[in-house]
Amino acid sequence: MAGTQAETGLDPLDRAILLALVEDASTTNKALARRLGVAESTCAYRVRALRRRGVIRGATVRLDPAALGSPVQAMIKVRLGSHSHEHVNTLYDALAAVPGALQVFHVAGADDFYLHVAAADALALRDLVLNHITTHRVVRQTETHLVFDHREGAGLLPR
Amino acid sequence: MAGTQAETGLDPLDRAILLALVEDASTTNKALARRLGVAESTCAYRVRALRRRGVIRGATVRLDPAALGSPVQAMIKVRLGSHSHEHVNTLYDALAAVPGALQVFHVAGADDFYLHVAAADALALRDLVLNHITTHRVVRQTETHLVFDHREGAGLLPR
DNA sequence: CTTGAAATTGAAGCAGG
DNA sequence: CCTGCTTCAATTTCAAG
Repeated sequence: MAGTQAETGLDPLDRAILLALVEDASTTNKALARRLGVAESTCAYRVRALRRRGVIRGATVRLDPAALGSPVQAMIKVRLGSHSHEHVNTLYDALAAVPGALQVFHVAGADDFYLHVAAADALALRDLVLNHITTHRVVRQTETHLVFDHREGAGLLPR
Repeated sequence: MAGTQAETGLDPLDRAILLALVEDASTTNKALARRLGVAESTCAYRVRALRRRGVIRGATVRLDPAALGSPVQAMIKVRLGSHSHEHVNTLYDALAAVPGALQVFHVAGADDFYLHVAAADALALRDLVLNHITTHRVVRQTETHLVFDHREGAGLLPR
């Protein structure tokens, strides 16, 4: 079974802490401790341990792309002509640096990269592809799919 | 031009705050104010305003899927047989609820959904597809692509 | 919108169980 | 590994520029 305590070293308290922090990372340690029924110092100790062990990699704020002027999202499949290690890594870096790039997936299959982007409108999306992706010689083909909607999933802390 | 102050109502201070909080949401308000050269109360006021206006949707912790026992990631393309509003919405909900589902994209094109998942190993991935995706009658076809690597992009707050 | 100072609240350190 | 207590630091509030 995946994600058990034996395999991950996470007990139910750790999981409850992670669940709460994924939902709202700005929960105070005090509130967290009270909700989970442990001492504040215990709760703080656990959170620090989770960070130290690398389970928690950091904290971010979730932004609304539309509120930032980019209400249009797309998934752009990028196919390469050459798959030399150097070409792949160079393009990977270039894709991650594209203005409006939200995430980049390096995947197996006919397409090499999936680039999730946000842009102001369809025209800006076209310009993004023409100015930052197809300009790379190693790119053989791109395919842009409009993203109607995007959700977070249940994640790895079921229950 | 996308993302200008006129269009988004965000001045340079707002952008600097967002940039800092995206990088590390656990930055204290005090440190943030000092770094940006404004009063603590001003900084706190701006952050509250950004939350109220919906630019900041919330805060989360970044977890390491591998540390949670799921080092294998995949992108699963899901194609439907019927595209009635009801079928699409029902499946959307079902995909988001799949254990290990990190994100779901509802996209335009031949494939209807891209499901980004994490699993313990290849076998768990197979079981995930067979038990939670192809079991839905409306699913006509799936295509699972291993995710070699996954990065965050430059985002919407260019320098 | 911004500010500084007061008042409240939360976090960190530590010795003991 | 967990806890309560003390000390220290951060956040919130607010009247005023």
